[in-house]
Amino acid sequence: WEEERYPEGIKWKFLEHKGPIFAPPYEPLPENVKFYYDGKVMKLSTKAEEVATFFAKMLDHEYTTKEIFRKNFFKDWRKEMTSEEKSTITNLSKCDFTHMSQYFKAQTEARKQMSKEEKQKIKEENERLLKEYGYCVMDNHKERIANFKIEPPGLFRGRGNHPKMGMLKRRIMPEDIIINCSKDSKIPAPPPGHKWKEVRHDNKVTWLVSWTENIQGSIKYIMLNPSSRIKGEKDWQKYETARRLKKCVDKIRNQYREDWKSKEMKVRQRAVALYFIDKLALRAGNEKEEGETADTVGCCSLRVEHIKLHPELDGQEYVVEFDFLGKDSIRYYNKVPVEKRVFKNLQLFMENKQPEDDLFDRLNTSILNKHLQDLMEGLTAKVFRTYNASITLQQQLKELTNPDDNIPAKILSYNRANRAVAILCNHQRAPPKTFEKAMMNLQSKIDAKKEQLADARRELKSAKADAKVRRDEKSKKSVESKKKAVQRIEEQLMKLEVQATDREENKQIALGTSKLNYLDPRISVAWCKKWGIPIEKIYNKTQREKFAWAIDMAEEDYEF
DNA sequence: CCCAAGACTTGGAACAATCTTC
DNA sequence: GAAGATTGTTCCAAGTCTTGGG
Repeated sequence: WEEERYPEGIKWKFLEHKGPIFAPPYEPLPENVKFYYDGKVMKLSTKAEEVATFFAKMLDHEYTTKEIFRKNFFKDWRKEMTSEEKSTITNLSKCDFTHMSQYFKAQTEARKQMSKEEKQKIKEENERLLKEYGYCVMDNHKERIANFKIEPPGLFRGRGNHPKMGMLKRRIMPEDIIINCSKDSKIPAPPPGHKWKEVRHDNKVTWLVSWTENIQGSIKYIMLNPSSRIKGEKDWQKYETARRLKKCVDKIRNQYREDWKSKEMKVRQRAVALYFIDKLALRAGNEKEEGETADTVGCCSLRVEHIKLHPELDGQEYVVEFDFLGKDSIRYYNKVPVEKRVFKNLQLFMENKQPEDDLFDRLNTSILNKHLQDLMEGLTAKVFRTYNASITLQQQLKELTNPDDNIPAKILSYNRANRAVAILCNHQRAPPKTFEKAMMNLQSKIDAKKEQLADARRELKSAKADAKVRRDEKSKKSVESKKKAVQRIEEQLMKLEVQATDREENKQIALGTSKLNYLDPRISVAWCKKWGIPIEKIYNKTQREKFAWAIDMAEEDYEF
């Protein structure tokens, strides 16, 4: 896909697609499924019923017990009610959705119990839709579209403590949709009886369809799949920028260390923030509108209350204790020894401030990024995350890979290197619900395997003894086969043990995000080539499609 | 310069498909 | 061949950074 270069800002010359798929229309509940208000059956209007089903479907979720969720939901629900409904239904606590909820559970169950043929039919229908709407033509290529289905209406579920949780996410209609395609393409037809909000031909952007969502008022897009030329090329560029940073990172580090001593407060704050971004892989931390989203922060938006200074802690000097909620309300907790100058600066920044005051009051992401732009073209805060993630992977792979290991052990090393990056980037997950049980199962498997091994060894021993006495071909052969059996079981045991270690270490760590977004895939491809590891062991099908450019490009000796 | 809008990347969880085990 | 475990896919929210207009 590296055929022609477009002039600055032009993303394509030809773009043709079929438009989006809309959410299926609401199907009213059967007559026998009842809603109760204050203990009495109540028949709801279609619109009110639809919104009620959104709530009923979430009844088992903790969300529906939360004050804010209930308040937001009830407010938006009432907007959909008829005036009679509005005057009757005045208290959410008197609403009984359990019958509706049971009905949906039964439906889910029924779907699971469907016959093979029925399931096959649904699958075929999905494939047909994918074939028709899932692809577009961009310039000379047929490309997969990422999200060609419009999000269905429902209740908004923010993450963490979101002030808007429970609000009604309205149904998107063709009249909300902006279509983007080229003039000379076949323009997608709106559903019968409808029209698009707008059809435009903007080849300076990559999206095919957009609409404005009603919760935050932000724009949503339909774009291409990661396997597409346009995404792949951008991804490649991202890593090339990070590699350019590698060349000048020492200089930049020296620079910000100098700046810790600056007379100007703004420069000092910038230098300390950059130190954190570099050392701890923190995100930039843009300002957010208060009350519109969950209260989370990144580096530039850290507040005094998010750090504690310890002149000495556990035998270490100048320790900064971080405790804040980052993106997606994931907690960042870390105790980091820092250089004395950084520590002194932090003390200075915190002087005469309230806990809720900004730590870096003279700094924001735009100031920081402008500075970075001067240090290196294309440099922004997030490049440090990419750079540090990728360089860490490369180092860790070098350090951890043992040439004598077999393939499973080498893959464990790979996962450990990946894990080091995930820890750096603070990619956490909730421990899987079945984690403990799965762990125990695996342990009993290991125990069983150990016993099997002991048995096999005993048998080998007696076969050897037997062979010594008999000295015939048959017993010799028996020894050989017993030896092989022992070896095989040893290998199986080792594999299980490796698996157990890997899983235990991975309990609360999410590897996916770093693998997909931060690690230069060429490092992994080169590592696979070097050690003869099949690429499928590292990347599944989707990942191989996304990283096709890297698999194509990288040789064994690739250096990030 | 500031701000809001816009475009695009990054994020964990839910859900679905597939594999393993009994 | 059903149930449970595991892996892959989809979903859509939540960030980053750029752009354009005052």
